[in-house]
Amino acid sequence: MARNRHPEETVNLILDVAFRLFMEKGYEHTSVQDIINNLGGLSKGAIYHHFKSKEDILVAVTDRMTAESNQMLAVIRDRSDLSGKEKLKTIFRESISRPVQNDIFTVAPDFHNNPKLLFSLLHDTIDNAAPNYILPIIRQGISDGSIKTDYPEQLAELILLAANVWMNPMIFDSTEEESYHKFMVFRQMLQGFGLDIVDSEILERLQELASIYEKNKQ
Amino acid sequence: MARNRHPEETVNLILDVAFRLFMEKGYEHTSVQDIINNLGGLSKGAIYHHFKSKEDILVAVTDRMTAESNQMLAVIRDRSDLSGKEKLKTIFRESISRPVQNDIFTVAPDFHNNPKLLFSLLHDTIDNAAPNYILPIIRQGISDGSIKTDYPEQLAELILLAANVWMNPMIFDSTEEESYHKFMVFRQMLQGFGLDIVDSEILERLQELASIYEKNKQ
DNA sequence: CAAATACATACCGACGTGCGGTACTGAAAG
DNA sequence: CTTTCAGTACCGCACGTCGGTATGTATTTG
Repeated sequence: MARNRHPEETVNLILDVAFRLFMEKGYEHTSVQDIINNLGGLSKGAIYHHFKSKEDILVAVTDRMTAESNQMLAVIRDRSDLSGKEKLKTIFRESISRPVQNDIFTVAPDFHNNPKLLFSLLHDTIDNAAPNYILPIIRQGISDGSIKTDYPEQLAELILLAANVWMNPMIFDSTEEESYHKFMVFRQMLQGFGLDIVDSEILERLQELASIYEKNKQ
Repeated sequence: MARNRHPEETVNLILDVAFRLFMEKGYEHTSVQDIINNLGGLSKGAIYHHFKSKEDILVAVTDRMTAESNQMLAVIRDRSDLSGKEKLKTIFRESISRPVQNDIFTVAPDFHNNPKLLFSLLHDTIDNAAPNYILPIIRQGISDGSIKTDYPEQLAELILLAANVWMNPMIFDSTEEESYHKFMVFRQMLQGFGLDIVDSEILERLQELASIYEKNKQ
C-alpha cells in the first residue's frame, strides 16, 4: 500500500480496526494478523512502525474511548454557573442521555470478553476520572454548601465506581427492570449522602435507555 | 518424574505453583513452561493431563481463592440465631479480622497485573456471592424487619461490590488513612440504607489491618 | 492380564516482535 | 524550476516462544 501523506490517518485507521475487533472478539482473541487483514493492504511493519506493541494499541484504544467522556466531565467541572450539586446532576443527566454509539464507535463496547479493557476502565475511573473531575466538583459543593461529606476523595470514588462500572450496561448487562432498580438503589445511596441529584427527567431517560438496550439484545 | 499414587497432590502442586506465579508475574506473563519449570521434574504432559488448558488452571486457582471466603459466607448465612442485620454485621467483622495470608497462600494476592484474575473476582462477586450469600440474608432482614429496601438484589450487589472490590487492598492499594476513610464512607452508605452494622470493634480492627498493610509495603 | 491412569516426549501451527530493506516525501540547495 | 538528500512510512520475512496435541510408556488398579 502506498505511503500515506498524513500518517495520523493511518494511526486512526489502525485504532478504528483494532477497536472494532477488540470489541467483537476480545483483545486476547484478536491477533495482530487479524488487525492487518482488516487494514486494507497495510502490513505488519506499518503497525509496528506506529505502535511498539499490541498492548500499546490497546492503551491507545482505551485512551480514545475515555477521552470523549472525560472531555464532557471537564467542561462541566469548569462551568462557573452551577453549584457542586447541580454539576453532579448535570453529569448524570448527560451520561445517561448520551447514546453509547456515536460516529466513531459503531460497535457497542462489550466488556464480557475483555478483562484488559475493563481493567483499564476501572483504573481510569479510580485513578483519573474520580480525582480529576468528580473530586473538584465535590470540593466545590462542600464550599458552596450544596454537598456535605468528611471524605470527598472516597465519596468521589464510590459514586463513580457505582455509576461507571456497576450501572454500566456494557459491563453488567441487566434487564430493563434491573437497570431501573440499580438506579433507584444508586439514588437512595446518594440521598444517604445528602445528595438528591435525581429528578423526574433523569428517571424518564433511564427507563428509555434501558428499553433500548433490551431491544438491541434480541 | 515417578507417577504419583495420589494424583490430587499433583493437582494441588500445580495449583500452588500456578497461583504463586500468577501473583508474581501476572497470568498473561506466566507461561505454561514457567509453571513446568517450577514443578520440580513434572512435564507438560502432567499439566495437560490434569487441566485442559492454561485458562482452566486459572479457573481452578480462582475457585480455590474464593472457596474459603464463600464457605465463611455460607456458614453465616445458614445460622438461625441471628437477624439479617446481625448476619451482615458478622460477615464484615469476619472479613476484616481474617488475615489475608493464610497457610495455603504464602503470597499476598496482587491484582495490579492480573486483569483476568480481577475479572473473575468481579464476576464471582456479582454473579455468585451477591445473589447466593448476601441476597438471602437481606431477604431475611426484610422479613424479620431488621433491613428495609425495595430492591434487595441490587442492594446486595452494591454492598458486596464496594466491600469486595473497592475496599479490597489487594486491588486498590490505599494508605492507612485512605482505607479508614473508605470504610467511613462505606459505613455512611449503609446507614443511608438504614443499616447500622458498624460497631467500635470493627472500626478498631480496620485501623489495625490498614497499618499492617502499610508496613508490609515497605 | 487387561484396562485405566499418570505421566514423558516430540512436535505443531500461530503468535508477537525485530529488522533489513524500499519507496515515497518535503524541504533545502543550486 | 530542478536536483538532492535526509527522514520516515511502510514492507515482509525470520525468529523465538507460546499454548496445545498426539503418541508413547510405565505404573497402578481391578
